Amino acid sequence: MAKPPQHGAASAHRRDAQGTRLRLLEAASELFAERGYERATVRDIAARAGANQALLFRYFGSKKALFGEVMARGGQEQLRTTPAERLFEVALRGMLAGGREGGDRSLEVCLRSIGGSDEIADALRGLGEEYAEVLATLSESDTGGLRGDLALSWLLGIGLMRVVVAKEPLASADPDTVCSLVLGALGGLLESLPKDGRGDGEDGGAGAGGVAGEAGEGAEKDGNPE
Amino acid sequence: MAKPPQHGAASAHRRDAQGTRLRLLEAASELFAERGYERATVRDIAARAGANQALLFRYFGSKKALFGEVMARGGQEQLRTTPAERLFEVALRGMLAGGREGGDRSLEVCLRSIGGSDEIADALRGLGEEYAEVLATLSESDTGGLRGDLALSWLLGIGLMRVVVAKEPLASADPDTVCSLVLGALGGLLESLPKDGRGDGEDGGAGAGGVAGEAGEGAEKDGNPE
DNA sequence: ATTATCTATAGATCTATAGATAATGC
DNA sequence: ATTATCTATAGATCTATAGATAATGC
Repeated sequence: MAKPPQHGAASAHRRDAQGTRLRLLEAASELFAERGYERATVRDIAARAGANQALLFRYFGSKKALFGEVMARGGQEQLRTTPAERLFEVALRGMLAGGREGGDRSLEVCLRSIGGSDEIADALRGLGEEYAEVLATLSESDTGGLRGDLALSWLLGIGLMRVVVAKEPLASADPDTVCSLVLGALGGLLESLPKDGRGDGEDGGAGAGGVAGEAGEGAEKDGNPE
Repeated sequence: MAKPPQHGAASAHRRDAQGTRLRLLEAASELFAERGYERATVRDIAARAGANQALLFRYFGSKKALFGEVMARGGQEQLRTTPAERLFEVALRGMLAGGREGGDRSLEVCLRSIGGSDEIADALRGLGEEYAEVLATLSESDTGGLRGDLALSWLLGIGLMRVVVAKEPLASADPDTVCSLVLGALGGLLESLPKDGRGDGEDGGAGAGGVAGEAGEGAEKDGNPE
C-alpha cells in the first residue's frame, strides 16, 4: 500500500475527477436501468457513486445531459460487434437476462423511462433507429423498414412485459423457450433470420412458420464480448 | 328541452357533483393517454374538465385513486364484446388508430405511464392478465400462457414504437399493412388465429408463415359498440 | 340547510447553483 | 495555487388539505 489514502471505509475515494466522473456515469447507468430516468434522483446516483451530488452537475451540467451520455454509450458495442442475422437473438437474450452482469441495459433504461419527457422518447427513437436499420437488412421486401420496426417492437414489448411489468408466465419463462418461440414466429417476417444457427432460408419465400414445440434451441452460452 | 341548463360556453357548468365527477374521469382518461400518469397533473386534468382542482381530491381521494378508476373501466368493454380469435386484431387496430375517437386507450395509458410508480406496473400487469388470458386460449400448446404473453408483448411493443416513440416508418405505416404482417407472423405462435377472417388453421401444424405482401385485409369499419 | 365549488397554502420533492473547504501538485 | 469536493439553499413543481364562498333544494 504505497498510497496513504486515509479513506473512511464506505464513501471515501481519492481526489480524482476523472474517476469520480466515471463512477457517476456507471451509477447513473445502473440506477436508470433499475428505476428509470425520473425515479432515479441525482442524489441517489451521487450516493451510489460515493460522490457529492453537486459534482454531478459540475461534471455533466444537468441530469438530462448525464442521461444523454449514458444512452450514447448504450447499445453501440452490441451493434458493432454483432452480425445482423444474430442481432435480434443477442438483444433478445440480453433483455431476457435482465440485470445480469455485463450486458447492455440501454433498451431497458428506455423502457423504464418512457413517458418521462420528450427527450427520452427521442433517445429511444434514436437507439431504435440503429437497431431497426440493421434488422431491416434481414428482409428483402420493400417493406423491409417496417418489418425491422416490427421486430424491434416485439423485442421491446417482451422486455416491457418481462422485465418492467413482470407479467407471468413470461417473467420467469426459460429464455431458450422464449427465444425459440419468438425466432420461429419471426421467421415469417424477416426472411433471412437463421432459425437456430443452422440453415439460412435462402429465398425465404413461403416456408416460414413451423414453430418448434418447446425444444431449447440456440442455447449457446453467449459469452458477451467485452 | 325540459332542463334549463344555462351553460356558459367555456368553463361554466351547473352544480352537479355526478356530472363533474364524470367530466373529471374523462378528462383524466384523455390526459393520461396523452401524457402518461406523471406528466398529467391534477391541475391540468381539472382544467380540462372545467372543474376546480380541489374537487378532484374530494371526489376521488387522490391522483392514484383517480388513475385506478380510469384503468378499471379500461379494456373491459373491448374484452367483453370481442371474440377471442378477433381480440388481437381489434386491440392492434385500436392501438394503430391511436387517439381516434371512441377507442379504448387504456393500453396506451399504461405505455406512457410505465416507470412512474410500481402501482402503474401493477395496473398494466392486471390489464395484461385479462388480455393474455384470452389470447392464451388461441393456442392448444402447453406453452399457451407464454404464447399469449408473447402476443400481448408484441401488441404493446408496437404501440410503444408507433404511438409513444413515433419511430418511422412504423409510425405512419398503413394500419392494414401492419396488421397483415403481424397477423401473418403471429400465425406461427397462436394456431387458431384466423389469417384474415377466412380459414381457421384446423390443426395448425407447420404451414404457418407465408406473409401476405401488403394487401389490405380485415379492413372492416370496427364500429365500436357503446 | 346542504353541499358543490373555490381560494389559499402547507408540505414534500427534486434539480441546480453559489460559495466555502480542503486535498493535491508545483 | 489549483481544483476536487462539500454545505447550504434558492427556486420550481406538484399533491393534498383546510376553510371560505355560493348555488341549489326544502
